[in-house]
Amino acid sequence: MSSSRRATIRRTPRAAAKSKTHSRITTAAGRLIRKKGLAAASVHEVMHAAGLTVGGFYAHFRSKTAMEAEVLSETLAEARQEWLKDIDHTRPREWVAEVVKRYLNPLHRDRPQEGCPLPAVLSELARAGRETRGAVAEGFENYVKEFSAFAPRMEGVTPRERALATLALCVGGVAIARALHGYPIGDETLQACVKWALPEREKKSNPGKR
Amino acid sequence: MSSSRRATIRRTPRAAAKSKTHSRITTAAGRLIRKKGLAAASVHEVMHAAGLTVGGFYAHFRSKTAMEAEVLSETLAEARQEWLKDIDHTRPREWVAEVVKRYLNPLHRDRPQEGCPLPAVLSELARAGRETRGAVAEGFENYVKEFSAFAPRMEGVTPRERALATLALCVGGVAIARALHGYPIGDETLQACVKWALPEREKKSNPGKR
DNA sequence: TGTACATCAGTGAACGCGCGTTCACTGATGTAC
DNA sequence: TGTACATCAGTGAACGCGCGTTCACTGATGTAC
Repeated sequence: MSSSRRATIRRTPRAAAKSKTHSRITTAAGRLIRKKGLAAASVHEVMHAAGLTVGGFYAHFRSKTAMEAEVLSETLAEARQEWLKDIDHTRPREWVAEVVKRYLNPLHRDRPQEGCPLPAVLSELARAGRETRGAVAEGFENYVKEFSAFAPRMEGVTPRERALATLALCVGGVAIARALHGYPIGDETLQACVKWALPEREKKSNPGKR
Repeated sequence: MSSSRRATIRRTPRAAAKSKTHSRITTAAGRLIRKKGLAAASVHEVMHAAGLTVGGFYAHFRSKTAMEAEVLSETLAEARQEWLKDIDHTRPREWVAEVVKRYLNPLHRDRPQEGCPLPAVLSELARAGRETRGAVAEGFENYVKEFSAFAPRMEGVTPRERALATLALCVGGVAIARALHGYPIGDETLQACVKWALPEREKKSNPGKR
């Protein structure tokens, strides 16, 4: 009894090694899921990408679904950090312009495996289970909170409303741009979304032609 | 020779029956694809839903992929007609408000099988082939053309830009609302998107508080 | 410290299953004379 | 108009394949004394 208690408190080398393996799996899964979607990222392929064989998977996850939820939660948090880092908070108008341009970007479109997981799995989520959807709801809420904390104030729209709408626009824009990649209308969509996300553009730069 | 020519010119009862069967299949497939996505709508299930057995499928389509392209093209056109019908074109501001509210609607969110196919298959399209993506590019272009023809003019944004951004916002908003259905933030997103799609709201009704 | 036993992370073959596609067939419809 | 043959829409069993999951195993690490 006393020995088993000690074992659970003190982190053994073996447990540390397992935890390293665990994050090797979630990292590989994160990239595959964002590249191929939830359904197409198979357990076999994920484990192979992590340098392991398939049988070991269930020492780390209850099921494929449980892994998906964990990975989405993780990649949402990582992508949010990466997305919003190193932008000057003190100038809200420039902040939101930079944020929107980073997301609605050809580079983000072309590298799904390193970006936000939402455009990559969006339509699969509607059919996903409670666990997966819950993880996404939480991750999305965190996006919204951070965005609405720093976005510039506007008349007639609350910061939270602006955050929700801007995120929907960003996610939809990137997803459509990926679907229509190779057609000019895909690039057009990306650019039009940036413009539409930044109504402040008027009041400063262009004196309004036409 | 002369008889075979006659046969191809005159539409025989048999050919008419086959064509009826064909649209029974595409109708069933359209509903299943919008409900479950491209991958999950299996040939077996589609044929069963059309009251047929699986073997006959390949008398109607070269492959499952070919069927997907045809069905997406068809459902995009149908959904566009349904979406935009019976709205007064002569008052652009009210027209766009009605269009946006119809799309970003809880009813549309809750009945994917009868609505626009884009939110239902969006993230699968990025991984789809030339044929499927081409059908979607064309269908999306038709949405954009019709929208930009009737939308109210704005300073600093072309009608086409407005159409592209508004459609991305609508598609993204419905897809997120479906993903987060059951969480309050899903409904919030739907409402915030309507507001963001209608910047004219200011200039008429609310005199702007705060 | 040294030895004997217990644990458990990871292996890889095997399972049952549903997938897209093929194919020999059936029987109603169409054609030739 | 009536008969004999051809066509072909639709049937349903079968194919090879990859899926998620299970399980007996191996061998390095951890524990007890």
